Amino acid sequence: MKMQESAQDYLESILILSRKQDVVRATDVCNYFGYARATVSVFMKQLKEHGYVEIDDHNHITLTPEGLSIAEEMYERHEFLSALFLKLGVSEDVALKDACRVEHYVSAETFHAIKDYCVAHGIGENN
Amino acid sequence: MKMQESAQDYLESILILSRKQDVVRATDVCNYFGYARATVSVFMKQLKEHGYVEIDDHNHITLTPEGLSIAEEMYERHEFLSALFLKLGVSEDVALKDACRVEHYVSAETFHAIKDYCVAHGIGENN
DNA sequence: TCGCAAAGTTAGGTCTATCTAACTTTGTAA
DNA sequence: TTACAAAGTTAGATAGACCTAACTTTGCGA
Repeated sequence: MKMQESAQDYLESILILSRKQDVVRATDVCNYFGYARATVSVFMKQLKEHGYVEIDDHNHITLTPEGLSIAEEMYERHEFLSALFLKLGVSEDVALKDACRVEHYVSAETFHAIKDYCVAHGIGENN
Repeated sequence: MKMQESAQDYLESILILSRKQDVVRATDVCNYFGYARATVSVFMKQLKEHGYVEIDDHNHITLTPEGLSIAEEMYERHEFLSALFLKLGVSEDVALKDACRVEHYVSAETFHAIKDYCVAHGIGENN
């Protein structure tokens, strides 16, 4: 599995769900995205095979350290970019949607350059 | 055909090529992307069927007004974003690669918000 | 002007990520 | 404790975007 947009999205969704509830199951991920159960079932099996998640005998999904690291990276980008877009005057709907997509296509280098600029200019946190 | 990343890329490439040379043929697009002739041939037929390009009896490809408008939008984003990333200190390789991908995933609203900010703060043009 | 190389097309294949339908497993409420 | 609904799995289909192989068409140089 190449680590693509979709895998990153699944991992991020597991992180987000795990912060809202005790356990995360495939059906929660289905609801989160609106995907069919079969789609998530198959994808989870692949994520497990590649060492990004673990699934216990109650079908509770947890992120491995590797999966967690990717999920956290995506989540940080998501939070940061959506906050930035909002600051720039973008409407909430659009800011969230764009952040959700752009987060996968910015390299670490560019993301950090943007962040550094914002920190230096006090954008995205205090003012 | 949903107007997706790939179609936008093809249209943008035709615009870029048409500014560098007299005529644009499928083979030029092949070289531009490194795609197989068959791939481009099939895709051009679809672009033609959907009214984004015209192909004359010498196989010269031109953009229709609709195709041109998409191509110009993508091109503007590409130029603007890559210049912005460079200004922020991103290396040239990465800035170009990221601009190339991000340009497809930013809505018009967000793009213009970013541009407005940059104009207001003199980023990306003069300093 | 004709032969060959370049360009274009067609057919069929792959991979990713989705779907529906039909099935099995799990867990809980009566 | 069992029956039913929720959850999960499997199989097979679809769509987009790429590929190679094999074929046809075009156009240029000798």
